[in-house]
Amino acid sequence: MSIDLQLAPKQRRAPGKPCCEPVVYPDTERGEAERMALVAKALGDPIRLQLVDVLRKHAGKVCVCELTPLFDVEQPTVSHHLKVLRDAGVVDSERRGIWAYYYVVPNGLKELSTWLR
Amino acid sequence: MSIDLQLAPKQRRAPGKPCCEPVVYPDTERGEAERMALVAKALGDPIRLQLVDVLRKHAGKVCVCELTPLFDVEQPTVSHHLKVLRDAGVVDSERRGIWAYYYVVPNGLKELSTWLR
DNA sequence: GCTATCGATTGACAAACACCAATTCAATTG
DNA sequence: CAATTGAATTGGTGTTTGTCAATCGATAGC
Repeated sequence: MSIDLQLAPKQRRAPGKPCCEPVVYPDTERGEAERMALVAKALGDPIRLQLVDVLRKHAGKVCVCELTPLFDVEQPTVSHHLKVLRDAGVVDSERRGIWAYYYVVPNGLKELSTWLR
Repeated sequence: MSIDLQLAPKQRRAPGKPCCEPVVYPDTERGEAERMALVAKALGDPIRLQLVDVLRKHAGKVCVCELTPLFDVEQPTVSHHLKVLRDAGVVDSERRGIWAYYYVVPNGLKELSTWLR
């Protein structure tokens, strides 16, 4: 993160001149912002946020068959939301026979959480 | 938040029976999830996340004309992103003459931040 | 009043998204 | 093997999103 920026006191400049000097863009931190935005985006849906909430409350692993009936959407939709969360590194899953168990990845939310203070 | 959920140990049930008892869905917390998801969604874009980052680092108010050159998009796009953040209650703005100054709303990120622990 | 500038708004477009019905895959039981 | 079940995938649809060019409203200086 950290974008450098000098906060010049604003005042009318000569016509033709731009209002402020162009500030160099440090894309060093672009990757960090993109990672955190990906996680935030994954949490940016009420169902996904509640899925994560349930998984976090139960420190163990939770069967998809227990998650599905919690929401007013069909099973493929829940499966889709879980995939989004998995792709964002927030949760992961494990198969046990016929069932799939999901759990929160230990540090999946850490970077964003820390940034948010 | 808090979705109640009994974690029954999984085992094969008789054919024809569903895998688990239907769990009542407590939509009491639906609003909370929707509010937080809205904020998370607003942070779910790298540019918006960096906009918030810049505004947070400078505790004061920052002119749009200083924010725009920081990103590789045109002015209307930055304006659009700022509107998304304002609609989510994350930032607010104030006009001073020709300029618009943006700042982070004190508790705009609090609920999500707390939930993320 | 005329002109230039900051920033918001509008309209358009392609890409991404949420959702479902239908299907497929994997594993388990009879 | 055949039937059944949990969960992922596919294909489709309607909606939302990110972006820009063009325009507009407001303010300030000439």
